[in-house]
Amino acid sequence: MKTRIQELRKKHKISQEELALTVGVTRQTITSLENEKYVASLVLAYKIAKYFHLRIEDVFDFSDVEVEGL
Amino acid sequence: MKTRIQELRKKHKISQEELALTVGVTRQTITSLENEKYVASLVLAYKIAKYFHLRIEDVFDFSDVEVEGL
DNA sequence: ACCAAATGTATAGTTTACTTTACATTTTTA
DNA sequence: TAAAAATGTAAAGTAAACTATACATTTGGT
Repeated sequence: MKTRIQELRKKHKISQEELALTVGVTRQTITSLENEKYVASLVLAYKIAKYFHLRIEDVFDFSDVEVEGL
Repeated sequence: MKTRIQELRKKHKISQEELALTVGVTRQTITSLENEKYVASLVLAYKIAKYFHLRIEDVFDFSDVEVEGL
């Protein structure tokens, strides 16, 4: 799952640690998400999107996700 | 986490089984989501929203989710 | 009322998101 | 260029999403 987390974070000039603190996870979680080690949970995805004043779909790239029959 | 899955599913007149099949999970997963046994993963949330031609935030209710400092 | 379809529920097991700790490497800035 | 801040990485553990199977209850149509 590709994400714009790193891009958005740098645009806002905040560290992984600061983002981690405000969304309530550890720094390692943010690192892992940025490096695509795993996919964020729904709630975490929401919190991160909210932090950047965006919608989930604007932060996470679902273009590789298929839904059978559209 | 409250969801509109059941409401949307009934509006579209499809069974849990049919929804489960098209989004690629078991029927029990849909039942559990509708009865708030647990929260959908990000990818599943996306697939369900897509199925109903909606955005994630329109299917799942994040009003109880807080992000420190907005 | 009857039968079938749909839904709820339970338990045990697997996978994955996330934590904790710790250390190594890169980037920034003074 | 040296110190500090930021980032990457790794291993072991916990928690939660999801599966599989099975059975019980509810709902809907005839």
